[in-house]
Amino acid sequence: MPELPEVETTRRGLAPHVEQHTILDVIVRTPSLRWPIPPQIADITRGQRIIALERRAKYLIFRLDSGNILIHLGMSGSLRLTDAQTPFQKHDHIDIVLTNGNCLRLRDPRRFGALLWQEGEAESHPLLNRLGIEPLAEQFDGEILYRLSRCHAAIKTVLMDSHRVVGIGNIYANEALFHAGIHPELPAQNLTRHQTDALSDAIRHILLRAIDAGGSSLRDFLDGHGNPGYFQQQYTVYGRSGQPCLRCGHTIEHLRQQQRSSYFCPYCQKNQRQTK
DNA sequence: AGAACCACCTGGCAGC
DNA sequence: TGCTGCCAGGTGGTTC
Repeated sequence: MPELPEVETTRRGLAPHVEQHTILDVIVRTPSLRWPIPPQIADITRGQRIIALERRAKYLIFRLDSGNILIHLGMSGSLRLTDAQTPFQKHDHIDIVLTNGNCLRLRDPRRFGALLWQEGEAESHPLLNRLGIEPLAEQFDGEILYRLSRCHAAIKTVLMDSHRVVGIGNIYANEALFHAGIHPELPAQNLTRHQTDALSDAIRHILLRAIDAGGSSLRDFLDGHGNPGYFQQQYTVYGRSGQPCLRCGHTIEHLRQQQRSSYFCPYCQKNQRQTK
């Protein structure tokens, strides 16, 4: 599930239970997810205090005394609070056990996630130091998005390119384009400044609303059982092909871009390839 | 340099 | 019931 709002919801749910606490052990049951788990991760981090739990793009950053544990949840990962006595289940790959009895358990059926170690500054990690702008940063606005959009690629592709803007996955790219009334195949360089204003507003609005909705399920993190507690968002276009547009009633259509599903309303988002 | 495609992996579901 | 094939929220690396 994890797009930016889910990762941020996870961060907010976990932070009060891990910050200022000390790592007792790291138990690695699966030696490699997307990349190998650093073999010495337990020895390196044991006894270190978690100074802060932060987020950059979709990476969770556990800032320790001497470096950082970076966790990416991939397509199917979740990180939940439990205790070390709770039996692990299938796909529970890694436990971060704290001296206060809490245990952070990383579950990831598809194993597209990652756990990495970076000494010193987290941002110096090669996977982090070329990331684009945070869409919830104050500087993110229509002008920046306009500049990032000066290329031939489709606007949806640009939104999902983490070297330009981070954190916008397939679902929220679809939703934001619908709300801004922009066809997903429109070449990015064709967007007007007016459209990038509308689109940056839509992105910010949708992400913030999703984070608010995710916050309501935080109790599930504390219970430590059942589902991870990601909210079930009611999407406006995503996954609704064949159904009526909630704004105008026209039938939502589906297409594939970059091997990913796009959904759009042919009436509300009719500005397809307008200058070609 | 930029864009398109592939790869990684498991689970769930539709269709037969 | 059980098999097959397809689809899924990400993203770095390869190829063109």
